[in-house]
Amino acid sequence: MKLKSQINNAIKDAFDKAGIDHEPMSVSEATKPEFGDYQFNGAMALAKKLGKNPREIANDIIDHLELGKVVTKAEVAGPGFINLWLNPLWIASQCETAHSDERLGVGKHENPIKVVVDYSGPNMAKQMHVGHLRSTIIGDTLANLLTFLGDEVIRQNHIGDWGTQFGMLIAYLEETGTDGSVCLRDLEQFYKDAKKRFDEDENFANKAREYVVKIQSGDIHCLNLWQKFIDISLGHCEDVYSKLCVKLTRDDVKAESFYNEDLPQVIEDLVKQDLLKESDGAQCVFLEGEEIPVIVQKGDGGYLYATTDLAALRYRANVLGAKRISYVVDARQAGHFKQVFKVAKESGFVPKDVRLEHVAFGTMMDKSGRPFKTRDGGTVKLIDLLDEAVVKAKEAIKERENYSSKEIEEIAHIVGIGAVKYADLSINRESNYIFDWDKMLSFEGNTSLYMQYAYARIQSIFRRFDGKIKGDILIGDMLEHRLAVMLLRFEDVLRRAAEDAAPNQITTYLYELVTLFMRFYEQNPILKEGVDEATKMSRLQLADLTAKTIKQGLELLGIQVVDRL
RNA sequence: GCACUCAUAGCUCAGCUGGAUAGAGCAUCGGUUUGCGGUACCGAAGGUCACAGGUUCGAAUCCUGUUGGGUGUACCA
Repeated sequence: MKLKSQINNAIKDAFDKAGIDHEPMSVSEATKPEFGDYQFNGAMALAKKLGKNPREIANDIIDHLELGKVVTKAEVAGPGFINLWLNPLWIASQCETAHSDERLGVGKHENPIKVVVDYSGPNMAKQMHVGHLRSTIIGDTLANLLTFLGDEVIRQNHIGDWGTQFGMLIAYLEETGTDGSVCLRDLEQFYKDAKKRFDEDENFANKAREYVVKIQSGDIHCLNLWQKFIDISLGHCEDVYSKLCVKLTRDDVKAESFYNEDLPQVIEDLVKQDLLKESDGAQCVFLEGEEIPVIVQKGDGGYLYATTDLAALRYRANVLGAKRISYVVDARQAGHFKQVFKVAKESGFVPKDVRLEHVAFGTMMDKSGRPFKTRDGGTVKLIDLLDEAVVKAKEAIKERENYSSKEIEEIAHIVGIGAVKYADLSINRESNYIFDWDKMLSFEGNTSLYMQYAYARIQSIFRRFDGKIKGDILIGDMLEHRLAVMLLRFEDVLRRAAEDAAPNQITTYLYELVTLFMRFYEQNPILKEGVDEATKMSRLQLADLTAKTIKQGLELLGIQVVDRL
């Protein structure tokens, strides 16, 4: 449920009744439990406009505030804060509603839109490396989240399948004469070998360049080889996606080469708009206030990154009909996107009302704060990192229970991958992120393990209980009250996280929820002797709703839970 | 050089449209237990929010400048 807007409605109502002709600002969560559940700080802001003192205004609002159903108590504090307490009976009934609902009471957008989320985008010439991790999981989370909230999400995996390097690879494929599937098993090595030949042998390099031309001119033999290469390489990516529990499939692939045919048209249309200028032999768009132009066609006639992106943008806006297009790409490309978005809007390729956003993220660093590399300075393959995560997870959990060997494989996978993803998603995406195995695989603090542990602990309550839950939710003490309010905040949190494309808002919420639940559970026994039936039933429901919220929250992040841990 | 971005506790990070005494976790120190899963919970200590101005009733948050780090800077993607 949209908790905040319910309270805002009450305030708005009081404004109207008090004759205050202003749109009230939104309430916010109370900063401390002593200050109630929510607070309204708008009285101070209005003081100057209305020429009254803020406490007077606050009192005026309170006098006209309808107390009872939703808000049960309101107090003016300090210079003019209004502290609001929610009605425990109402909270309880709302939790019951959420508990009986598959979606936990989370509504869908009233006006759903089509959203394109562009993420992952691996290069087909190489294996996926750690540099692809953040884009892949942040993008997947955003896609999951918007889908859950009712938007029509179109995932787009803009794979790099075109360019000079493919000429090199195909030339090497020809030269070695080996069957593609064998020699491509280790794509990374194959690329390195080909690159070495390219750098060392002039004849080979020329041949590689010839192949580029051949592919581009549609030579059947070369295209077949190229296609085979892409298929195998994409297969590698799919292994990673499946291991990562990311929902990208082949249907979501819309490769760079898909836009090839449209590129001349892009140039032509820019000419029609009178946006193009030649500069040093290249075709450029000069934007106002920008130091450097956007080059859309090279001196030799070739097209660039920007050209393809323009083609992709207009395809997404006009053919797919997206109203929001989100690029989940490294922050270093901020300049590029700023310019390309500008050109897209100015040229009319993308209508003005379409929201174009660069969902930027920082670089992954090692524990000492340097860019994440292998010992010898190479890039870390993503698949190796994920395998290591599973091995480490096994180490972390093996002492806990008597797992069968099959169980431990499954659980270690869920725990290990979850740890890697959660650690990444739980920090503000824009800052650089320090990758630390020990921290992410800890049961303590804001980690996936702590969440999964809390979830498993609640499941164990239900294994012991083994009955049927009935009766009402009763809010008895302060911690129950706070837990219930926290549970009801779920939708507000998801909506804001979706709006800001900020997964860490979800993890922060989950961590607060779990912490609160642990405290509640410590203090409020459920199955112990002496707990009366009605209280037990009520607390079981709160526990169950908590578990379901954890599960749903983690699911949006692409992280699974286990019943035993 | 110019542009963008960041700077919060020893470390890793929260901090939403400006709001009350700036919050967590780790690490440190102390406490809770015949334990519904103690890898839990409670508490203590720890901050000039880089620095200096400004706007405001009110600034970690907005503006300007300074310092320090990162990134980008026309025919790669």
